[in-house]
Amino acid sequence: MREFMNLSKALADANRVRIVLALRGRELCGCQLTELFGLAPSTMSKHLAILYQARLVNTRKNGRWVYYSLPGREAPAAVRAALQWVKRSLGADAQARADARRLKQVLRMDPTELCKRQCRR
Amino acid sequence: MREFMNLSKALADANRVRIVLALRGRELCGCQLTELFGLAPSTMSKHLAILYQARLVNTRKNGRWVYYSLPGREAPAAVRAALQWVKRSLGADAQARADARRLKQVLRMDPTELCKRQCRR
DNA sequence: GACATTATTCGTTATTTGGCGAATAATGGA
DNA sequence: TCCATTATTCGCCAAATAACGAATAATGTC
Repeated sequence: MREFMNLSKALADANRVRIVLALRGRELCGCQLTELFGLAPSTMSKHLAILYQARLVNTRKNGRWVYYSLPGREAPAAVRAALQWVKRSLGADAQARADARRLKQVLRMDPTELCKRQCRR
Repeated sequence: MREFMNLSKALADANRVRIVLALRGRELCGCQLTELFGLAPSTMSKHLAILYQARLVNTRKNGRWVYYSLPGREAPAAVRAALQWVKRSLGADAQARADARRLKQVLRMDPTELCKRQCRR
């Protein structure tokens, strides 16, 4: 029950659900996610920590960057079931589509440009 | 997205998840659920309203009683997916089993006896 | 070593949430 | 009609949550 509640609470926030959807099929580093959703870095970090604690995302550290991705077959059954629920329910969601479009722009950005945007805040 | 968030927020509380699990295969009236979980009637009413708003439970009014049950095939796909997620993840959950045992006692209670217990609070 | 960049932790604030009791409906029986 | 019972609504309080900025770590570059 505790594990399930960790999952359901992690998915009870729209920003965290959007993060999960943005990670479909690719990994993204924290600064890209921060840029994508326009949140403060500290806020994004907290959301990612909650998702990580629920095992809904994996992390891979590479230099200064931490890359986040969705777990695959190796994940516990409960986690896989939760991710399936999200993907199936929101596969064609309008918000998710808009995020995907915006993500394309973010991915095209020069790292330096991205940094500048962060520093503006 | 809004509909999904209604569902995930409704399932982000342990008491509401337990209510859903208790309703597997039967309908229960509000006072039985109140007795089962030992919550104040007003608290239970609020939980049930949240579940109802998310379409996770149906209601049937009969005299003074309101009976709650899980929707079946007629429910929207998102609702069915959410219920499946709960049932599959927690089908054998320890807390759910304990609730089921306690529910047997509640169902054996005389309605009058049940009332007395309520009035004690 | 000094600096820039990414990420996290901490402290604060505003909002949401869950809980209760009192008051109010609504219904059925004496 | 009066009362008991079930359920809901309302107001209140405490706890949890989401957000931010400032401070701190960690890492790579000059």
